[in-house]
Amino acid sequence: MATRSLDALPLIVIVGPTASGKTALAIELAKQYNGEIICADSRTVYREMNIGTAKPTVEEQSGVPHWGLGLVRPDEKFTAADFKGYAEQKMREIRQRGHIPFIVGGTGLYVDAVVFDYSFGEEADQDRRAEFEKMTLERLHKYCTNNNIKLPENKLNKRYVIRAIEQNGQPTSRNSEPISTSIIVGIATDKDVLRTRIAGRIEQLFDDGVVDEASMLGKKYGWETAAMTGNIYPLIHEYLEGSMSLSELKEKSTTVDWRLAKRQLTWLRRNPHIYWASLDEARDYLSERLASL
RNA sequence: GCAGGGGUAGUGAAGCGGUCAAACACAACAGACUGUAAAUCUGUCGGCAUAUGCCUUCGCAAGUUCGAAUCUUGCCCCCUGUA
Repeated sequence: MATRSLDALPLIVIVGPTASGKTALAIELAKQYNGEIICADSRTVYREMNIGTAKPTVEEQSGVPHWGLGLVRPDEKFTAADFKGYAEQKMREIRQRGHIPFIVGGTGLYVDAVVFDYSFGEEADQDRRAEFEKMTLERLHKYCTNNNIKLPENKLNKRYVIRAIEQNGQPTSRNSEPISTSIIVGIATDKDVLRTRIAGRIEQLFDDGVVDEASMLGKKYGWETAAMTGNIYPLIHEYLEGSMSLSELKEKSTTVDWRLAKRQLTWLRRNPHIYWASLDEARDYLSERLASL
């Protein structure tokens, strides 16, 4: 096959809030149309974090190749830039096999990094960052003025100010249009339905043994790693220390997941290139597009 | 029954005569966000109104006071101790 036709293979992008059902839909379609799935999820990249991140099991993957799962240890660093590089590599490989890449996930930044071809600034120097973290916001602002560094949009967010300093005013860029071969679908879910689904999934996680998994991870890697900051892990930590009951834990986990879903939707909403559809509509729409290739 | 503590906005919880529509936390809602993104940050949050504006609130009722969430009395609930 010529390179041109390989590039012409579409990139299917399925986004949506947590528990919207995007993963199951992607698997179904990928199976049917020779797809391979790249998970754009900042938590499932970690190994050993299976239950708590609702990582699809081998059975659930049902023969469809999945990429981006278990890439690093929970105590290792993984960034959006890492994801972008990884995903682009995988997309090439998948297309070389004549298959269709599906990017599926709830981490909007990861998805956009690929879809809008972000160019990232300089990687952070950890020692230097630690120094900046000791400073107050006020001092950081002063540092920026003194060094002629433009403050970020959200200048009250210390992390962003530090990042601006690290990038030293270097401009970053992104395309205004999604890469040409992409078909982006967002799973639109009624709020009440989504809430119910989230509560149901939390229940499932506990049945599957998240507490044991989290306990093991906490012992092995500590509770402070970036990987363990994900919503339910800190809660399980508190529970294990006896500061809340199991029912309280489940309730708070649901709340925290709901808040995640809200933030995900806020991110996605500003992308005008998303075709929003219910799960069924999305299936029909994508089937049609894929069948006509 | 007696002694003591308490009932404050969706929840928890400050306030204990004026500067109180009432701190703070959580939830809720909206938003920002390119190398931590399941992270981090911002705004709103009694009602109405674009506004330094009006209206209705601090268990219920009646008082004291120029003025009460804050003091008094009665009533209704709750918790702790004790008969």
